[in-house]
Amino acid sequence: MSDHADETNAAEDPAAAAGPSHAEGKPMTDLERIRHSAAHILATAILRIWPEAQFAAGPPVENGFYYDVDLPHRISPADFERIEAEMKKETKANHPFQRVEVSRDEALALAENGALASLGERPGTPSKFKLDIVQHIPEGEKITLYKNGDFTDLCAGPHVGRTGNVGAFKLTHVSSTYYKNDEKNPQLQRIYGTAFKNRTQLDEYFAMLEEAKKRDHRKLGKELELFTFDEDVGPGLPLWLPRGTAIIEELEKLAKETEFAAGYERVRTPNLARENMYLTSGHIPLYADSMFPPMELDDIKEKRRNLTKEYEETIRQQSYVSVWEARQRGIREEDLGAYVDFAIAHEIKEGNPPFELAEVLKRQLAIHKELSELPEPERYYLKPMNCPHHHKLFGAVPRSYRDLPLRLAEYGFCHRYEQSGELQGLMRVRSMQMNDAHIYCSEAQFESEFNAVNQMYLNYFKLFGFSKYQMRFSTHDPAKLGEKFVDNPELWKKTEDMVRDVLIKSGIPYVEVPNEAAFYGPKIDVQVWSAIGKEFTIATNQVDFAVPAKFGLKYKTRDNTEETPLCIHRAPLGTHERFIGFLIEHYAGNFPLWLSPEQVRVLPIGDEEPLVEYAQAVVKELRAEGVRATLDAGTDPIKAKIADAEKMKVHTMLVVGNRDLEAGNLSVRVHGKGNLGARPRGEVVADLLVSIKERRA
RNA sequence: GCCAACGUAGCACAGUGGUAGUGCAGCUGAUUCGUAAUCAGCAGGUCAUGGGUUCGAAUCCCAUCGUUGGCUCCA
Repeated sequence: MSDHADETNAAEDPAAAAGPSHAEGKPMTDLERIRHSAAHILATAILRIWPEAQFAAGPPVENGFYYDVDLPHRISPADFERIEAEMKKETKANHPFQRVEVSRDEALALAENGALASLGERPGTPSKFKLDIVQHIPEGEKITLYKNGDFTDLCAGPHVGRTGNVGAFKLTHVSSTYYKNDEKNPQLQRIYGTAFKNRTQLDEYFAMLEEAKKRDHRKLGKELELFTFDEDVGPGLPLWLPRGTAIIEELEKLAKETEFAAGYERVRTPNLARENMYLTSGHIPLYADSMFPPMELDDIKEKRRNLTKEYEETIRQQSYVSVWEARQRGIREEDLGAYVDFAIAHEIKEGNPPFELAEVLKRQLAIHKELSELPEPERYYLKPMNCPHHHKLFGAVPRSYRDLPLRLAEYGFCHRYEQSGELQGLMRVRSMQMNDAHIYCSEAQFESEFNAVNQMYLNYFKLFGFSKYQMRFSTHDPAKLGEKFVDNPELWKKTEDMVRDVLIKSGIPYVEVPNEAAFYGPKIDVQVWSAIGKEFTIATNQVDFAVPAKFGLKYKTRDNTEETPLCIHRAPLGTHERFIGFLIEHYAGNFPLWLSPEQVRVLPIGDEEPLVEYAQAVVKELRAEGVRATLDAGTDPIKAKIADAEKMKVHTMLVVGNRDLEAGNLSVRVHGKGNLGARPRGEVVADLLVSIKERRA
């Protein structure tokens, strides 16, 4: 079943091809077999409750399985208990999974009789999706059914031996999907669940999910007062609180230092630009769906509106006059419409309209002329990317090969109109600050520039301790040239070959995915995995062979000819929004000292004057060195002050009591490590400064 | 954008047709303390918004906005 479905999908749908491994002919793992079998058991259970259910595909997926079902009843989590009880009966019964090979005709006949993904024949109601799937199985390929108890499904398998081998399962959520992911197809309910060999593993999985919830950047962001969203500001538009801003500024400092050392130059550009620039860049034809609608500067808006209204009025009058005219000529009522359309066209053509109509038409013509002569309103768009602005900067000064590679860097603010359903905390937002830079270089320089960028990623990953990452090399789909990708097949091929060569030579592990390139060229997305196994595309590195030419960018070569530069778009730290979202989950909010929003909090034991003065002096000294240090001068007992600081995950707490005051010490307590004991003030301060400077983990 | 669920004080939650509650945070006062929570008092809500049903709505219905989980899309 699902496997056939996936195979038919795979040819036209890259997402399916990139999906579960079995779709690419790799054998299923044991766990995948269990989950795939659980999908059949789910279908069995649903059919016992709703015999009219029609099933489409039910593969194992990363954390479980699903089955897509068409059913008038809307399944909700409230139904899960009932369905699970039926599933339990099926696993208790411990039916064998029987594989049956059938001919194409037999499979078609069964599907026609409604006997596929079914508990038996359902005369008059064919198994419509299974029928479609059978019809798409390539000629010559074996067609198999799998049966468990009364349930028979079209399925390539494999399965576990008996239903009882699915040791533990649980339904998790319902969502919707289109059959074969195509919105022209019927919408199906997708029932998700997970399954394991035994109860212990299932419990462990849910315990892991609970842990993951505690690390969720949305939860921690709220608790640690890093950022907030506000309905009045708008969805997907994060507001950075001071603590979150501290992290942003540390990252910018890191990027600026790194890029400066690597020969980048910093630039600044505004957040919007005129329509014309985005027509040139190709954003409006190819990327407009992801852009905020334009702002129109229109000082003759009133005039335009009035003229338009008047124009519409003449159209009404015109048909009114024509109808009157037609009646005069005795045209039958039912033919009026056709006559009027014809007559107007004819009489205008003949240059001989009746007087009243002539007047109306004359006026209409005049208004039309006036309208068309009005200047178009000026349109400004919020920038979705920094590249066009940077191209303008490249073009602002005559360039020679001596200027290349020219690396223009900017932490630019970009705005993209992401679909409302896509927004997710900081991970998908509509306003983002990008660690952007554009490297303009010659073809000969491409390889070394590209490798230098890759090296920069790897250094960052080491600094943050990202151990699991992968490069995704995204290429274009020739079928979508001119629609999703700039229409220049030769350059696509040339550039993609060039990038592939460099990737292979550099030895960095990568996977290639078709149809996911940027509209202007192939790209390499860098995927990283958080400590709890969540995967994100965090950084990107794209080659642009198209847009510099559209902007007419040129440089003088050594032999005094003109060349168009290549452009590498790169953002190793991605956007602040997603990167910090990821860091929050990666560190579970326990940031290393250098990134910590509140690096040091000094906690006097009590509020006696000399103690507080000592504490204040320590804070002042640290702040003078740029350390984010604060003082808790309240009257709470020290235990309460510590609890407060620990709750906010303050990195280092410096407890000062009379003992410390007398000895000139600071008692150091580090979040997550507890009390580390008292040491001389100077030593403690020096250590803090070194740790921050070296960005120690 | 589509499907579904959800929206009660700053936060976490209780309240399913009959007077809006609890804990933490906040404020005020007392407490002067050595490594994760001292005590007491006070204040805080148009129950997301707008309509409807009802004698009566946080509770039932509709719409809108937002959030969450998926689909599609992406840094």
